[in-house]
Amino acid sequence: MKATINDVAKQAGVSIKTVSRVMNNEPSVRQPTREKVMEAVKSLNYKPNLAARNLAGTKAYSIAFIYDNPNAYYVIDMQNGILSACKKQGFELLIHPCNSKSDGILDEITNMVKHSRIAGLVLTPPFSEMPEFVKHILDLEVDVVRIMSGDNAPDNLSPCIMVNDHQASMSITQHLIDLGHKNIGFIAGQSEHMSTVERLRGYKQALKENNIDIDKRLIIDGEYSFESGVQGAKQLMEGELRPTAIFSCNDEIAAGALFASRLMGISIPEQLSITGFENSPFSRQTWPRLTTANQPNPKIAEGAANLLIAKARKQAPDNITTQYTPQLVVRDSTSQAVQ
Amino acid sequence: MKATINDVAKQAGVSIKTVSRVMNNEPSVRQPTREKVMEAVKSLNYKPNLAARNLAGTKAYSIAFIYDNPNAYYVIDMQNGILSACKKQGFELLIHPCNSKSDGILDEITNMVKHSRIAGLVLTPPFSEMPEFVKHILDLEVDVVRIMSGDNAPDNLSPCIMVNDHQASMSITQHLIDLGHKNIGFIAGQSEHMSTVERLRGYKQALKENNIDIDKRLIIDGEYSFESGVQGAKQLMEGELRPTAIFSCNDEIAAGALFASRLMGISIPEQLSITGFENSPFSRQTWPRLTTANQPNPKIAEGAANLLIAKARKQAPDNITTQYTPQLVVRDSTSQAVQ
DNA sequence: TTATAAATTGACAGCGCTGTCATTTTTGAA
DNA sequence: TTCAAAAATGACAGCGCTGTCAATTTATAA
Repeated sequence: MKATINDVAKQAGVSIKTVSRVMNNEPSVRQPTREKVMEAVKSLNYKPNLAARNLAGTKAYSIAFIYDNPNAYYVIDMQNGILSACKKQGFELLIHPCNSKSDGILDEITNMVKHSRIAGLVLTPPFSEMPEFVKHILDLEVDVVRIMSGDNAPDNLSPCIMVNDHQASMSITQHLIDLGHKNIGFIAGQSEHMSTVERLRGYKQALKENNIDIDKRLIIDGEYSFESGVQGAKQLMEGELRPTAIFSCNDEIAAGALFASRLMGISIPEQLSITGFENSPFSRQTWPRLTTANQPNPKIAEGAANLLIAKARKQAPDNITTQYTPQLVVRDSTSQAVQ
Repeated sequence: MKATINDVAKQAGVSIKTVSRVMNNEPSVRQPTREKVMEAVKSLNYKPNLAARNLAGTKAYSIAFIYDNPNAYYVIDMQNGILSACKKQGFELLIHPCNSKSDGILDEITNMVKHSRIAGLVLTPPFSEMPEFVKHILDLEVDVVRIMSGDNAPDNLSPCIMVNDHQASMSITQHLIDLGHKNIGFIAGQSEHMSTVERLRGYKQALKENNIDIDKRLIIDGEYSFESGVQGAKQLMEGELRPTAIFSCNDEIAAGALFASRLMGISIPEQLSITGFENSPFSRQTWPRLTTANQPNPKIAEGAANLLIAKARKQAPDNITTQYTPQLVVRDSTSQAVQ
C-alpha cells in the first residue's frame, strides 16, 4: 500500500510535522533528524500526497502551460521540458490549449487560475508577446515566466527567458556571407511575431557589418509555412535580382523553398544555398538536409519551469532574465557561392 | 473568492451532503432540490475542489495519457481530444511521456498509478499493442482503454477503440484502381506496428477483389519516415516493374516519395499517383497536396477518455468496442493512370 | 386514517497534509 | 554552572469534500 506521512513519522521516530518539514526543505531541522527521515522516506517509497498538500497548505504545487501554437513539435518540446522539471520537483503540470484570439480568453484563463491553485504560468508566443494579457494574469497573483524572442526583456513585468534570435540570425547570415554569398534572399514569417522581427534584424545587421547593401527586393513577406516558402522562393528566383542564397525564417519555409527550387530546376546547394531556423524535425526530413539554427526548446522550457518552481519556494535567484542563443547547425543545404 | 460547497449549501438552503449528491449526479435527490442546488452552483460559479475530492473520496478524478510516439502531431491531437473530454467532465489529465522500450517502464507506470489516484489510462500504440503491459496495468486495478489498429478487438482485456486501417486502406487502393491503376506500389511502415500490417492487408484485399495479382516486387519494406519514402520510391521507380501509383503507409512516406519522384523527373500526378495516410499537416504541406485517409484523432481520443470517465462513474455502456474508419480524402496527388 | 416501507436529507468523522502555536531541547553569554 | 534566548520539535485544528449511518420526510398499503 501507499505510505503516508504517518508511516514515515512512525518509522523515523519523529512527529509528522517534522517529516513535513523535511519534505518541504524547511530549515530548523537538525541534520541527523533530516537523515533519519529521508531514510524512512526512501525505504517506504513515500511521496507526499498532492491532494492533501493542496488542501491543507497555502502553497501551490502545480504550474500551467497554456498554448496556442500550430507547431506541434514546438508544443511537445516545451511540454516535455516543463514536465521534466515538474517531475523532478514533485510538481504537477496543467496543460491548457486555447485560442489566443478568442474573446473570452482572459476569462478562460482567469477561471482556470481561480479554480486550481497554481504556482505560475509558462507563457510562450503569442501569449508572451501580449503585455496586457500578462498584466491581467499577474493581477491574479500568479507568477509568470515568459519565453520570447529578443536580446533583452522588453519590460520587467516578469522573468523572461529570451531566445536570442537576433544573434542566431546573424550567425546564419554570417555563415552564408563566409561562403561568399552577397545576394541573400530573406523569406519572413508573420511580421507580428517577434521572432520574425528579430530574425530580420539579425539578417540586416550581419549584412551591414559586412558592408553588403540591404536590398528590399530580396526581402519577402511571408508566414511560417511550407506554402509560403514555395511562393517566396519562386518570387526571389524569378525576380530581377536573383539571390545565391535564401535565409528562411523557419524550417518549414526552408522546406518549401527547397521544394520550389527543385521545381525550377535549381540544384541545392550547388546553385542556391538555403537555410532554415529552429532545427525542427522538418530540417532533417528534407533533402538535402537543412542548415539551420538549433533552438533547445526542451531545455528552455525546463528552465522556465524551474524558475517558476523556485519562485514558488521563494528561492528564486535575483538575476532572473536568462538568455539562449540558438546555435548554427551546418548541414547540406548550404555551400560556396557560385562565382 | 472561490466558492466552496458550504457556500452553495447555505445559498440553496440544504446540507453540504446534498450539494455533494447533486454534484456527483447521485440518485435520491428530489428534482426541486436538485434545481435549487444547481441554481446556487451557477450563481456562485462553484466548481468542486479536486484536491478535496481526491482526499476525501474513493473515486478517481483523473485519467492518464502515456505516450511514446515520435509523431508530435499525433500526440497533440490525442492529447487535445482527451483534454476536451476531461474539461467537460471536471476531470484532470496527467500526461506522461516515456520510453516504451526502457527496462523500467512497468515500474515507472506502476509507480505513477500508485501515487496518483487515477481512473484509467488511455493507451495508444505502441503501448496498446503490448498485451503483457496491459495485463500488468490492469492488475493495478486501473481501467484501460486501448486505441489500436484493426477490425476487431484482439482480446477482451479492455475496451478498445479500433481504427479500421484495413477498411481505409481498401478505400485508398480502390480509389487508385478506379483511376485505372493496376501496378500499385506499396511502401510499408515498420512491420511491428499493427497499422502497417492492417494497411498492407487492406491493400492486398482490394487488389484481390479486383482480380489484380499481388506482385512482391511492388511491396517495399520501410518505416514511417520521409527518408524511407525517398528510398522506397526510388527503389520502385527504378525497379523492373514500374508502378503507376504508390500507396504510402503514411503521409511522411508519401512526402518522401513525392520528393524522390521530383528528383527523378517524374511529374505528380500526371505520371505517377501517390497516396498518403493519416491526413496529418504534412499532407497539406506538399505540392501537390496529398490524397490521403483522414483519421479523426481528436475525436477518437475524446471517445476513449469519455469511456474511461463513464467507467469511473460506473455508467459505462455494455457494448464498449467502438470503431472508426478513416475516410478517403481525395486531393491532388492522384489522377487517371497513364495508358 | 394509520402503520410501515421507501425515499430523501442531514450530522459527523476523517482523508493526508500544512499552519499555528506551544513545548522541549540546545546554545552561549554571564 | 546558570539562565535567557534561540533552535528544534511536536500537538492539534482544519483545508473541502465524501462515505457512513442516522434522522426525517414522503409514499404506499391496509
